Amino acid sequence: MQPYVLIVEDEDALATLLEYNFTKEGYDVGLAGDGEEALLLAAERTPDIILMDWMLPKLSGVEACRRLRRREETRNTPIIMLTARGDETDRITGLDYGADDYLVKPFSIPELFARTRALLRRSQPSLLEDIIRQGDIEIDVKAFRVKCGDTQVHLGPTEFRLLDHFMRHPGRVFSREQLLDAVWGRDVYVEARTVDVHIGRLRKAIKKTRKVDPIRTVRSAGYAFEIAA
Amino acid sequence: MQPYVLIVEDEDALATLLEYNFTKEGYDVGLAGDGEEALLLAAERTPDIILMDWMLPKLSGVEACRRLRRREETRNTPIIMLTARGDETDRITGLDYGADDYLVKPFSIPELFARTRALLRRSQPSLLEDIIRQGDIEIDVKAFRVKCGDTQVHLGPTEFRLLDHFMRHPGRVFSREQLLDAVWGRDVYVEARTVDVHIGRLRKAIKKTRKVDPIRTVRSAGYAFEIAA
DNA sequence: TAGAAGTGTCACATAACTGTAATACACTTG
DNA sequence: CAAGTGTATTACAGTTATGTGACACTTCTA
Repeated sequence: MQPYVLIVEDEDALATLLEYNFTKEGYDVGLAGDGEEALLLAAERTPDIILMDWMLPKLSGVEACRRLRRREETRNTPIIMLTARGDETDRITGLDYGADDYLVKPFSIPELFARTRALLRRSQPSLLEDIIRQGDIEIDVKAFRVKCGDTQVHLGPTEFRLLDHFMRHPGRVFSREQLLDAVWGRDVYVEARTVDVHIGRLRKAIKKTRKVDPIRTVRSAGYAFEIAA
Repeated sequence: MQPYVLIVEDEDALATLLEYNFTKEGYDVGLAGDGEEALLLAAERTPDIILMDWMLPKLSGVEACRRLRRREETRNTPIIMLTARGDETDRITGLDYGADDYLVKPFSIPELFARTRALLRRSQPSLLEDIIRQGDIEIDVKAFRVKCGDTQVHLGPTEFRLLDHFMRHPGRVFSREQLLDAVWGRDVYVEARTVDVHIGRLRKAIKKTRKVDPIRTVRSAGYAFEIAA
């Protein structure tokens, strides 16, 4: 749904400033105060992008960077380094150790946004799309609308998020647990069977204007979204 | 209609910064990295205004300027030169070769906006028209007037700003928090539910002369303005 | 300065959505 | 085909979000 940005910054004032701005811009924000915490948080939920301070307590930004690159899940996660010094040496070191971009403090928030978007566009274009289309089904995330062909379809919030998630990963099979994580949220306790019910509701809503069901049930595995070929 | 601004700037950071700000301000933005690209883009779609860096690869700003002036479509298009040097010589040369204004880097974004608006007002006043129309609803921002069809509608200040905001972003869903930010102001502490009340008041005022409600409630997300399709 | 207009909150009614459990159905396998 | 396992569907009760009128308070306006 929303891009998840992990902000690793030990300076409190800057951290809250960033958190405020990114939240407002529509990102999910995770905050870590040092390198170790960053690794933990990143393991818990893989970020879509990481902003990392160069100087960090416990584990420097560069080192954290290196370790993130060693992990499968974060190997290709874009990282932007925030550095106080501006000299060429740092730049090269930072980019060498796996950062994708860097910004020298003090930087402007709009510029940070611009770079963030640029990197996200490269790594996960679908996260920035406002309109996602699969076959004749189309959702507009900003407007919260769903269309099947030319007909508007009304969905409840959960069904909307569910469809959104499916359409961003067409063809892939998700277990009920994965769907709960992605659509309901990590720390929500809900029966796995509840997913079935919402899948049913989503199907029913779509069926009104579309004959073929785009959701495939994979017995004993989960569900997948696919437009019939 | 949004004004189309062509930004010609080879320095990436500045280019993204400008793109970001102009887009946010409601302009259509075209980006060119050098003089040649600028000429191509300008030929493709005639800009309403051009921001051009003085120093450019391939084709200097001054030269690009001259060539633009030779073309019929861009003969009267306002051009703002962005220059790093501030000396009188450059200024005169720049203006001689057809720039309408110039700014010395570093400049402030608001000032750039001000000059842009000034030039646009001179060349294409209609683009800055303070009348916004969506379907049969029309508001005159300067005069604080709202019309539904031919009937005047009276709105309180808050409802007016609310409608203004909605009509500038038709179709898009805004959360209560976003609306508070945009309509009430950043540092005003007001209950989120107060938005509901004002939405209600706005609806009631519009309903007097219009049967269909142009404001869509999106449960658990916020409100959106849209003229029924 | 009185009256009008506008503002922000609250309380309550209502509508929309959720999660669960029960039941019916489908598929697999021996 | 019968048992066993997994999924679809339905009904429902609980929960949450929204619509609205009332009201006290502030800010204009004549």
